[in-house]
Amino acid sequence: MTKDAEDNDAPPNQPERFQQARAAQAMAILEDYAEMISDLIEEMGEARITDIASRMGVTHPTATKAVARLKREGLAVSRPYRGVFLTDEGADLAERVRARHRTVVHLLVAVGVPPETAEMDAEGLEHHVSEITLKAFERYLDAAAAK
Amino acid sequence: MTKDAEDNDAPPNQPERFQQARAAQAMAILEDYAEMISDLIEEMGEARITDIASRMGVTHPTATKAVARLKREGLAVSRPYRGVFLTDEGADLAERVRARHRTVVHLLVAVGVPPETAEMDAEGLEHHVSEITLKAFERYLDAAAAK
DNA sequence: GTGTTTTTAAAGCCTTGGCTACATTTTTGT
DNA sequence: ACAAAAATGTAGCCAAGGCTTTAAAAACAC
Ligand SMILES: [Mn+2]
Ligand SMILES: [Mn+2]
Ligand SMILES: [Mn+2]
Ligand SMILES: [Mn+2]
Repeated sequence: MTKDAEDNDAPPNQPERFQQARAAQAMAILEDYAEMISDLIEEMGEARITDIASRMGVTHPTATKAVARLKREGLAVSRPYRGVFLTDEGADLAERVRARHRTVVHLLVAVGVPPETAEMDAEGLEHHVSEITLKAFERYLDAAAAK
Repeated sequence: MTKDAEDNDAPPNQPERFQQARAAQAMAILEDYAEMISDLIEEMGEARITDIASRMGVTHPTATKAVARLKREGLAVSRPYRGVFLTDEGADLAERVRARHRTVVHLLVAVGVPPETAEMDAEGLEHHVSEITLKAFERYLDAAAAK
């Protein structure tokens, strides 16, 4: 236990953690909207601004702005006064997000979180689960299923 | 299976999930800065703007603004050109955040996430772990420790 | 003690993601 | 067909959280 070692308790990679958390946050809204639009299209054949806004708990101009950003990023398409649809890339993202969301909920329940709480928390948590962590969750759930 | 029933598969509490996730996000930065300031005070006796900025991975004007918000919210105090300190309320928050962060890391590791990844992901995840979920994590870890 | 370096402050710009208020278009009911 | 209602668009406001640039203060070296 040298002086070097004991001084070394301020990890130099700390900034990276925060930068990564901020990057994840920047994706979060895109991900939630993509998933939501996908849900709506599946349930009702199209995703209308009003329904998107209502389910996201925001006003319709806010939903409009989010959709504009999705379009700008190449994830969605729409024409004035018509519904919103996902590009292939957008649909792909939605599918990954949906699967990850489910896995997070399952893991939470598996470690003893009540289902409704798991569903609530997962909405925020999901965006910060890395690929590596997601894979670990899947392995854990598989192992638990195999009892 | 009436028309009414088949229409009814969109849970009405969905907006709440997103609203809660947004609320959690609004707290996230405050929490991280409080914890960081607490760390710095413990390690070096005071928290200087330069050090805060460097560890958070932001420029110093950004750190200054964050500290201004902490002060506005009654979590920190400081005078020009002097270090930043936490109020009782701020120190309290920092302590809870630190404990929660540790618990999240431990749980991730317990389900098979590599420690470094756990540390990275926890920085974002922690802010979306509700009290109920946190308690569930603690129970799970206790049970696992008792083997 | 003076000069240089480091730290902090201050001003101003940008994007995101909320909102309200108002205008326009589409849909619906009769 | 047309009036009323609903949906969508548009403009403009705000706060948060990034940034750069410039100025002032403090700390340090000599
Ligand atoms: Mn979400
Ligand atoms: Mn989700
Ligand atoms: Mn954090
Ligand atoms: Mn943390």
